[in-house]
Amino acid sequence: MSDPFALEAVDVALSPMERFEEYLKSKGKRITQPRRILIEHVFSHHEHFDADGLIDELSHHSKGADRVSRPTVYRTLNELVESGLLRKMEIGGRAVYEHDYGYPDHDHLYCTQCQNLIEFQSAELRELRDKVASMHNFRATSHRFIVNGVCEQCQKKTRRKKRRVDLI
Amino acid sequence: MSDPFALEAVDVALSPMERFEEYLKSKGKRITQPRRILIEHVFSHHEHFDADGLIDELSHHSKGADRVSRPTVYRTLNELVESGLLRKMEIGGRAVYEHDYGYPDHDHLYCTQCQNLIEFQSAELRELRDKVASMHNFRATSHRFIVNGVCEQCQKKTRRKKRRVDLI
DNA sequence: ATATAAGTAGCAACTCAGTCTCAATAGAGC
DNA sequence: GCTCTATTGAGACTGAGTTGCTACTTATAT
Ligand SMILES: [Mn+2]
Ligand SMILES: [Mn+2]
Ligand SMILES: [Zn+2]
Ligand SMILES: [Zn+2]
Repeated sequence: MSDPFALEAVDVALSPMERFEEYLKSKGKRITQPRRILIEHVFSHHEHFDADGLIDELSHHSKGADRVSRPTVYRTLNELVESGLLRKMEIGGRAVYEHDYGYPDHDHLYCTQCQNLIEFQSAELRELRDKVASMHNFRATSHRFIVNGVCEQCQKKTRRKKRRVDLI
Repeated sequence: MSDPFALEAVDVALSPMERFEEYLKSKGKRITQPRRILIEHVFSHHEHFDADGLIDELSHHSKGADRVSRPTVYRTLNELVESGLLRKMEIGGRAVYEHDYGYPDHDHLYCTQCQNLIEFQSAELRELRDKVASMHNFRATSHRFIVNGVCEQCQKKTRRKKRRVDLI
């Protein structure tokens, strides 16, 4: 059941919280309760998530002390991207976030049926990118590569459905 | 002054208008004046454009006969994508369109300073994509690869500015 | 050509993600 | 603790894109 393609975390000197505090100080910003709550929540596990999910978890249903408002969720997400802790990508017109700090560079296969993002690493892709960039005297700083299609499970489901229909 | 990397058009049997008419008929849809105006306008030259630009050109400033309303611009853009005439991509949270029918597959370098999109073709990229997909038993149907960075002209501009500052 | 049926255009109202304003609050440093 | 300033949260706002509705086209059949 274990995923043979799962990516391994990268060793980093500072915890995400510590890195964020460093960033905030460098900008004359303050280490506040809402920022602490949000970063704690976000870095408790690796996954792809959006602002809406965080708002649900931290703003609506959450009561009392660990509550963070909608504007603050958005503001803090921007800071986390700005500070290099999170990476942002746009999928289907909506912003999706994931860990950047402490997590290896990778790209994604996007299943258009189940909306799952499958991660993969490719050194070749990076080389190709840099080659193309240098051919155009372009100074590349980052990239987004998303392959759209249908994942293994969804292919199986579809085939099963088809077979069932064929019987009629 | 001519771009050595410029992509060449692909030969196609039907004009975009004819292909669109074919698509519309197959869907029981009608060949209306607004749809004709819009597709005529869009396929008069190859460039990257957004809904807002079209609305400006066809809805606001345009008067009388060749006017198309905002909802119809959006509706028709969706049909053009659906029919395979246009390709849609999201850049910086907004939808950008370009010719798909009669134009070769390619990807983009995106200059974050002047917002220019530079096109390039790479057979290797396609191979790499299919290789990765098959490794994950993923059925790839399309992809979006955008390299962010700074284009040649913008690098020159920045260097000039830097030099000027150094003199102070 | 005329009638008829169905799809479509345009308007205005709406949705949804994300941002902004501003008064009240809470960090940081002394 | 006191002061100064950044930040929060509520709600208003924005901008891209969509939708409900009615009047109008378009396609097709007399
Ligand atoms: Mn990922
Ligand atoms: Mn292009
Ligand atoms: Zn799937
Ligand atoms: Zn540029």
